[in-house]
Amino acid sequence: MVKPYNQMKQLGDNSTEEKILDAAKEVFMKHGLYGARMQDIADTAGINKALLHYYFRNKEKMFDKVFDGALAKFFEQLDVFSNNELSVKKRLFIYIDNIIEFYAEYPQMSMFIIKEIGNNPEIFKEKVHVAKKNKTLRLIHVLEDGMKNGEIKKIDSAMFMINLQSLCSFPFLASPMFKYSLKAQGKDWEKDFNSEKLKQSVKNFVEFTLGK
Amino acid sequence: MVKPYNQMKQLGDNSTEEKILDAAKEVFMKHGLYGARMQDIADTAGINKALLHYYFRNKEKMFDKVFDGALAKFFEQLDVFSNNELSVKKRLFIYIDNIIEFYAEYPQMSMFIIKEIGNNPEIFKEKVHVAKKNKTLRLIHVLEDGMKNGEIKKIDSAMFMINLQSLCSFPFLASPMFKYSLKAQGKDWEKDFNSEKLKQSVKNFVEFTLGK
DNA sequence: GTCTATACACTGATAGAC
DNA sequence: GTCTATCAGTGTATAGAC
Repeated sequence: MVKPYNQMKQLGDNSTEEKILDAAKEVFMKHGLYGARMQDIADTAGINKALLHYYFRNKEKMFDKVFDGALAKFFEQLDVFSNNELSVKKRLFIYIDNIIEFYAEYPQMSMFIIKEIGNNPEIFKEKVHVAKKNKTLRLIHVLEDGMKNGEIKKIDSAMFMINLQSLCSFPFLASPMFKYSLKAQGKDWEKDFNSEKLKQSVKNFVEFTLGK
Repeated sequence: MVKPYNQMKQLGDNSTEEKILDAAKEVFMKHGLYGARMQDIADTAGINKALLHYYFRNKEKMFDKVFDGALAKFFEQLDVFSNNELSVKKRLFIYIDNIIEFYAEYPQMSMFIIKEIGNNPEIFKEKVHVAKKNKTLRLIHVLEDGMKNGEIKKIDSAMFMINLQSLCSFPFLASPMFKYSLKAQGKDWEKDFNSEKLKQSVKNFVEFTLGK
């Protein structure tokens, strides 16, 4: 605070706390709570290990901060379904655009969330409960209303949701695998895959499944 | 070997080595090489920690055994594409049946493989190279041949493969998440999802995408 | 606020009795 | 082959100087 100069640090606008959180996000997403190392986080943030404990008492509290942030952003994407002025399909298209851009920015987020949910179901249960209260996340209810008033075809709404999530998140999650398996078949991931192509592909799936 | 009795062990037909490998598979799949604990593996196998080192020198060698087995089973599913006597679509349908049954049995396998590939790209590169040599994995080439002779519609083969993999593996990988997000919306994962439903759903996608 | 030094628990690995 | 005991290395966390 009282430092008159700013040597050795390239990012003067980032506070130490923010740098730590960014580093923690990166490392926790890669290795999870269990596998992440405090030294790794400190190195990534470019600061000392002891400072981690100064800002966030201990490892678990630091992890909670990161996990809460990730989960909040994840649920935020579902807000669009509360907008009853748009058609069901329009809302789905907006959701597809948003969630794919979200995953493009945080490719490991879905794996991170899935993994930590699997390790700690009780914690997630409670957090979902809060998110549900505040945001009324209801993809499935929107679909079922749309089926009742004939706006879309009659489908298995749960399976549709599962398919939709699969198409949108898996490519980012599995990119290291696709990179190599495409290369082995004479294709190039960086060339053959991008977010816009994926968006179009998922929208085709929606059009086909829900009807014109 | 010279033990005349078999107290305390419920599975007499399983050798210690197999019990360790089963336990190791379970723990490594959950936590990865990094996060897995030898004590955890020993407890799961119901034996002592020292025995792990007796059978498999060290942690990494044990992990390699598990990872190699997983990868081999994974690539095995691609064999069907080498059978040129079947139509493209028939081969795809068989693949879908097989890979979904495979994931149903090893739900965490795809996450395990993806994660470890991400952590150790060089190792995977080499293993894929071997698998490629022995098994001629060519989903994409099969598709492109089918397009040339008019058997299927002209499509983006790389994106099709990505979509297909997404639909088949993500539901198993993300089941902890789906379990809670479905429950929050008044649905029940155990009731609304099963392998047969998923197979049909993916086949519908294939029919739609490749044409009748 | 940030660092160094260090306490203390845990983890992978080995030695040696049986 | 399987166990107990134990070591060296690493990990989280804290104390204290600046």
